[in-house]
Amino acid sequence: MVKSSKAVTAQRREEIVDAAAKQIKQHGIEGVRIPEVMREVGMTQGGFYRHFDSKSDLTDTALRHAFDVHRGILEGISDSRRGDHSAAIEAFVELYMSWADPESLAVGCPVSALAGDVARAPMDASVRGVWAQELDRIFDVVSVLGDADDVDPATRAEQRARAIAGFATLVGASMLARTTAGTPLADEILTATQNTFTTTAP
Amino acid sequence: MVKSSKAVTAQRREEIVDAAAKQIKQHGIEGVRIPEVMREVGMTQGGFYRHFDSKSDLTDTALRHAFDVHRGILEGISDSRRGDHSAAIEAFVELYMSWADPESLAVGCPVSALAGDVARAPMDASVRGVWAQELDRIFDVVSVLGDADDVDPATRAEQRARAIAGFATLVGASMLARTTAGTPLADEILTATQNTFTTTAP
DNA sequence: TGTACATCAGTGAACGCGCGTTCACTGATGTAC
DNA sequence: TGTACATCAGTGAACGCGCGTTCACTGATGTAC
Repeated sequence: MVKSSKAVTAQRREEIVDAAAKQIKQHGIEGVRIPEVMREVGMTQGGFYRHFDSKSDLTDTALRHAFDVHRGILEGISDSRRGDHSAAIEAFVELYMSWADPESLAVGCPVSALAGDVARAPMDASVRGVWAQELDRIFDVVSVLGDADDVDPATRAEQRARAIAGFATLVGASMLARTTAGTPLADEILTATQNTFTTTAP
Repeated sequence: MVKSSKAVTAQRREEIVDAAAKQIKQHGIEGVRIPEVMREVGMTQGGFYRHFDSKSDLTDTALRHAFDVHRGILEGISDSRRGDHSAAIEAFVELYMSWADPESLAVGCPVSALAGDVARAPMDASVRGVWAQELDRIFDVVSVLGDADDVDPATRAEQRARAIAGFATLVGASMLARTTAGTPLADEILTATQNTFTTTAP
């Protein structure tokens, strides 16, 4: 088979993006390898450029996809605790903490997996635009986690500020625990952080 | 000049480590380039292996050096506020926040610069051993920031837990601000995080 | 103190390797009639 | 509905590039006498 039908081609593209999204969270933005991605979907590297203009075209797309998947998880939490913001936040914190080991890189949050890479990306790199937009959407989703539709603007603004600060803590703690996995420090970090969440809650 | 004296050679080694420490924080653990490091100290890449066994020998050494420098800064804060833990912590938070932009990568904290890389390093990579040891020392220093010598063990343990949780927040916020530099999100992240530090303080 | 010689820091070219990307080619797909 | 042909997804080999590392060589340094 040398040329595939349009349906098969579109599906192949999805598979490439899926594979790249897994690799980008596991190995970083620069760590994605086109030959490896193509091998994973059963193709040769030459075919890559029928689907994407360049490697950064792929990594931008893969990053968006990773955020889409992650937002889907958050919205699942939100839907199942509708009407109880605190409970939804609590469930989110618990889930996030469960990803605080290196084995969860590929399944966990793209923010903790890739913040270090984006932080050092050139200011004019396209990944920064994608990232800022997606992170803003994540903050929005976390802000209203479990909320019903009738939250007033003042509360919403306050919740957003709290969501951002709390999210930063989760990202930091999760990353530090990953760096120290297998040592006593990892547990110490998670325990110390957990306590700030449980004691800060009203 | 083909062979240098022992004194010159030792100084050259220091220069190489200095240059690598700057590069490792700027470009990441994998982002250090031996030809670039050697060019920066005015040598050719061939001479590198008279000083180090391998690239990871250099990056481990450079990481240790970066932590040494950072600890020196923290101890400076500690000494100048001896006897006032809260004031020292406050000064530390302020300093840390001042590094929350991509331009400060090379001068700022090695933890926020490199946590993402170490998180995905193989479990048997030597960098993990260096990192865990150095991070533990940082936690120790931050725990007793500004303390006099006579802090009782219970208070010390409590301070360490608070230091770790607070440090995780600073790392997360600093990294997220760096990823969104030049967008309104960066300020939003820093402001939201600052507030948790000022309102949490007793 | 002088001399002969071994050591070894540094040079510069070369190596193999994996990468991102290109390209001539193939042949099934999809379209025009 | 059938046929002729243009399109284009995918192959597989090739490209230039920068990397980490090696190596033969140089000649000043440091040491033994």
